[in-house]
Amino acid sequence: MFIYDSVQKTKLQLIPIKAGEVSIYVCGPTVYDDAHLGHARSALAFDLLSRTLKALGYKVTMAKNFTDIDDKIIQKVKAAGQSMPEITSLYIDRYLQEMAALGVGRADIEPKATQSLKAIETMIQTLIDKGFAYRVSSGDVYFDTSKDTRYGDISHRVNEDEESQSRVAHTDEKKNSKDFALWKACKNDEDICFKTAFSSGRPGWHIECSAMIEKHFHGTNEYSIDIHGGGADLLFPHHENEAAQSRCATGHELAKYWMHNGFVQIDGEKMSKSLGNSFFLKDALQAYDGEVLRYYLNSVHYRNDFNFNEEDLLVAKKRLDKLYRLKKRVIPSQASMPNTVFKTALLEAMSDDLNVSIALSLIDEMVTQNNEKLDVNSKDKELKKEIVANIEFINSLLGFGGKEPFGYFQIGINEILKNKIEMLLAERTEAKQAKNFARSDAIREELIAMGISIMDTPDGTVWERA
RNA sequence: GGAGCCAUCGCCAAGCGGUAAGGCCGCAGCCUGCAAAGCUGCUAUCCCCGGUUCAAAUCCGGGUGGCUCCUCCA
Repeated sequence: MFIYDSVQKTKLQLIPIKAGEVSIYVCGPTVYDDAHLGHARSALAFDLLSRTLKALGYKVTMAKNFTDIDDKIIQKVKAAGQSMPEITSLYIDRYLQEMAALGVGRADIEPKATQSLKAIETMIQTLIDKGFAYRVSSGDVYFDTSKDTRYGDISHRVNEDEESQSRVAHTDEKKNSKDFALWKACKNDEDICFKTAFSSGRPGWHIECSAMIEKHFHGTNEYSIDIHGGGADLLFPHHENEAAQSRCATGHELAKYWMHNGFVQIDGEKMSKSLGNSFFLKDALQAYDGEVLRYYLNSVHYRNDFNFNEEDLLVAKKRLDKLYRLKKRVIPSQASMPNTVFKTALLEAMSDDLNVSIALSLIDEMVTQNNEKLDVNSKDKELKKEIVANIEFINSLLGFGGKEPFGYFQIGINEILKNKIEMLLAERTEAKQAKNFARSDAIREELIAMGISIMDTPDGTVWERA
């Protein structure tokens, strides 16, 4: 398996710190709002990584956190008049539900900041004791970036004296402009506070991930985990800070490899709350099938930016449709073994830093070749079994193609409509047999107007939702 | 102001020094009562200018254009 390491900026062979096992930690969402397409893309990218590693025989342990203490959440609590647990559990549930609709598997460990306070406090105290962190009069605790000689190694940010250029407002009590809060003391009674030795308050954003990783993973004296993942925007400052805290607290590096996924853009611009162009996953799932969305969002390499657009989504659907039409032709057959050449090639493509484009092209070729074979001999039982097995393998590796194919083409059609379609088709078949083509074509027109396309096959007429 | 990423057929998108994958669209054909579906065939020298090399879309330098990070962010 080769993966692109965004710290070394090169593709590297994955050599896990424990042979045969891979530990992954991915930064999850801050749960104060609904998930958008960007969250989906990140989740999908690392889901693909996990599936590929498992297919290669690795034992994968994946952790994805929920940040459930945060300024934004506190704002929402005040505005909505609900408790913090009410708000966070609502969005966690929705997140998990929507990701499930995209076929994203659950992480093995799903830590929450609120459940990790002991680990957070311990790590901060360690940093204070070792002299890497300092408490100011307000009770806030900052990390002293000047004490970490390797600060900047992750994001390759040079130690420029950017005081004048920095857009960050400086707190007077900070020793260095880059120092960041490990702990924020309560400013007034309304704040959500947790008691610690240094002050009553709440953790900073960056410390959560470091503490959770130390709590749940026990790596080696070199690294805590194999792979740390997240969106490209987290590289700095979030991951830089995580790495610094962990390095200084534990004496070893946080992760052996760092992977970052590209953004989802809308009309060529990053999708973000501040730009007001967020596309919520729940709205996307309202309009499109989860499996199609999955196929589409995964169809561009995870490191590239992804420009979301409906036209391309429909192209993705067409490609998925082709796989399901092949499945229709072979469906009642039981799976035998997938074609070795196909399976090997598919795994090889995914092993190369998740080269999905190659994988999808291999699938398209497999579909075309087997359609051709079935055109020649539609009763080849062994071939059909192999095709079923191929599709099952695709489903396990890439997470699509698992549905019952006739049902796939009828998503969103209710029973009443279905009955009407069946009646019209029966009438059309009669008309056709009576050579009454005017009538049969009229029925076809009527169905097309209903959004139904039909196709005559040797086994009778089948229909699809257009 | 600083740092980085990207630029391949009408559109999406692989390629990681050895002579341009795949999909959509389009055209021609097979199949079909006609369609649809399926199949076959056809369609790019890689933003511009230099350089390195026997050989460059791929490496280096300089432009131009787009995006991102330096503030919460997937």
